[in-house]
Amino acid sequence: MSIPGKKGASLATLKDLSRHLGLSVTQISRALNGHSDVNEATREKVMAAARQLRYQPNLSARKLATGRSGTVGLVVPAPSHAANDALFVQMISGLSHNFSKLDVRFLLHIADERDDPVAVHRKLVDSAALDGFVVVDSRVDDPRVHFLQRREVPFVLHGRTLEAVDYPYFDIDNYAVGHRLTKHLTALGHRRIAFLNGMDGRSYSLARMRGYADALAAVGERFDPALHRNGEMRQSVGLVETIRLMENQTNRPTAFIAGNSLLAKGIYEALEALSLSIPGDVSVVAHDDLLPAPETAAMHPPLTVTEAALQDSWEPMARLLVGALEGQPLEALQLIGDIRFVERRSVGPAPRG
Amino acid sequence: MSIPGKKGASLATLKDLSRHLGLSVTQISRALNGHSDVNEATREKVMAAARQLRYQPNLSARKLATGRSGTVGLVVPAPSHAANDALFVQMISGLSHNFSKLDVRFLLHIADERDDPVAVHRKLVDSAALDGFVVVDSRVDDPRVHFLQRREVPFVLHGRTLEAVDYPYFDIDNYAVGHRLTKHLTALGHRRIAFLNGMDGRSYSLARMRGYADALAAVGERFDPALHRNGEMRQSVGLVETIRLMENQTNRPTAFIAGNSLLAKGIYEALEALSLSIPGDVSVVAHDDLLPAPETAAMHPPLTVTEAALQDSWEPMARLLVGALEGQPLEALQLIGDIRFVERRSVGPAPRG
DNA sequence: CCGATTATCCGAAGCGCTTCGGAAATGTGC
DNA sequence: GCACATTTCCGAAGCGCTTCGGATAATCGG
Repeated sequence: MSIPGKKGASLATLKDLSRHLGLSVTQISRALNGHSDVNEATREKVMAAARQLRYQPNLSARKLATGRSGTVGLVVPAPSHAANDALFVQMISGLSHNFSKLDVRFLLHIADERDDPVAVHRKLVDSAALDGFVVVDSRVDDPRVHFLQRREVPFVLHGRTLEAVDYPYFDIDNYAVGHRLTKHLTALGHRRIAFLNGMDGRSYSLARMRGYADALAAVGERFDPALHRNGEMRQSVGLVETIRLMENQTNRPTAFIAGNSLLAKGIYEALEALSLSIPGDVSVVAHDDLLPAPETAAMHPPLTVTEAALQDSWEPMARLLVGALEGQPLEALQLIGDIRFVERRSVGPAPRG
Repeated sequence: MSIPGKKGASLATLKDLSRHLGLSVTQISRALNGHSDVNEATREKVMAAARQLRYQPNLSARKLATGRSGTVGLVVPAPSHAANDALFVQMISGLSHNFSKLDVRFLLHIADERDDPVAVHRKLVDSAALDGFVVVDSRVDDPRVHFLQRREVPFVLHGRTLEAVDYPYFDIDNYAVGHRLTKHLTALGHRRIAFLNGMDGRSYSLARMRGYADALAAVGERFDPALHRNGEMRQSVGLVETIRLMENQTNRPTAFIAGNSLLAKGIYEALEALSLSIPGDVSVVAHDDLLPAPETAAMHPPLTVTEAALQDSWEPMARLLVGALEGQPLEALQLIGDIRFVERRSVGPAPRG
């Protein structure tokens, strides 16, 4: 491939523009970057010449001068299971697309399961390649967040680690999700309510569990660890956990809450296999991330859910990170997305014990 | 997020090491980069200090000095259909993972359908952010390739555009795929052989078609455009195209070749729906990329295929691109992966007309 | 008409790295 | 002991950009 270093049509630089226009490099730079002390007429000329010569600033040079490279990164493991592929694709596409709309480049690092996420971030930070990070799948006490905060590297978190936080994030009110779904069931008399929650240690799982526990407490019901399960949110998990929970003949749950629609699908499948009807024998509700499949409205019976499109996270995530890079105040960088409660046909009154 | 530009624990630079060791910056740089004119003892000391101070070269600075940033890019559209998600995830993961093993960063740009791929590449090239590109889904006359060649930007292509090419690529022998599968069928007396091929304009589709046409010609059969279809390689496409092809009562194909296993699945489904048996009434063969699903060995009947794991492309792709960046000779940068012919139970002799 | 403000502009330095050309120190042969 | 080669080191320049501080010219008030 050609002689290394010898570029074919070498790129236009500020110096080229300077020569071309008989202006100093300084003034060209200031003109292009919208500084105030440059005559409007010359700015026009500079802009025109820049377009004509196809000038693009050299990002490495700019990075060196300003400390900002215009590139952000995401470090994620590959999807653990094919069922999560769609989610992964949506996330990657959403982020890449929205960053490029903001003229920011998006660096993706698919991490090995084995290696320490903090080490990967550190390496990227130390090589000064990135201005900031997107952090997803947040943990209740997330080491990546600690690291980035300590090093004062901008980032935006998908989720939150605790209640009071001092970094940019986009999240939905997961406490409300857990609370709302539970309350909907308790209002109809349900007391033994199983909750197939998300992965252990994830902040959204914890928040939802708290909402669930508090809504139970409100009707005098104690949180029963035997009815709460953490795990991957896949259909097969919903299937086996439901069967396990229904095994117990003496004190079966009368209702299920699913962390997402895939789990709910598994619950439906299990109940069907056990010849239990929804909502006659068992009620089911779920949170729906509005992934392409499965569609909760098309299930039999249609599933009652709280819904919030995960897909809608990526635009704000990109916007918030760029805001952070631009030094916007923290208040403007913390966003909570809406959730909607959609009542359908999967819930009935608790059967009489 | 903090005062922009003011880094918390600011990174170690060559100057720091220089001060620390009482050596010139030059010598530190040469020591770290393995140049010959540095005493082994001092090199040791430098290495040790670098480790201790957690020195990481500033890639932007290096880029400015050498023209190489250690970052490569991929521009792709988002998967057009959920059926392709798995493939997409495999590709992205495989590339990212293999590049990071080679200590190269991987920039992903999910392109909008609407915007011109060449323009996107141009912008990335002009901003001097990338050393080279991975180019996938190659076309018979690929504008991206033309652009990159003209600008002398290193790249590696997945596939080939023509027979005689002068750039790095990884490909499989798609001509052989088409030829082998067809010949297997003609040897058993089949003459009316339908081919559900990949997307129009893709180089692999063309190569396979040529192999198919030549193998037909070898038994005196003319290529019949009515029996050859280009399209997306999805199950539903296989289904409808098969039904359409079998509609023609007078001159039905006695065998099908599928571009991949998804298409084959659709063919199976259609033939089953039409109450046609495999291989009694119709024979089927396919090329199998060994995607996680569907498994051609587990189909009923097990499918005769040529197989080549797409998954195995990404390691060589990464290696070849890095080789190109390092200026290795072209001969070392063109690789053709193996294909295996696996005979199973989906083919029988042509039924007597 | 003059000193002071304002609008435009520019030179030079510096970001962290590599590399060219040469300098200093060490070793070699006779 | 000297001319020479070899080994090991260093200063300075430069990659393309931003920015600080100051320069120049135009404008203004009185």
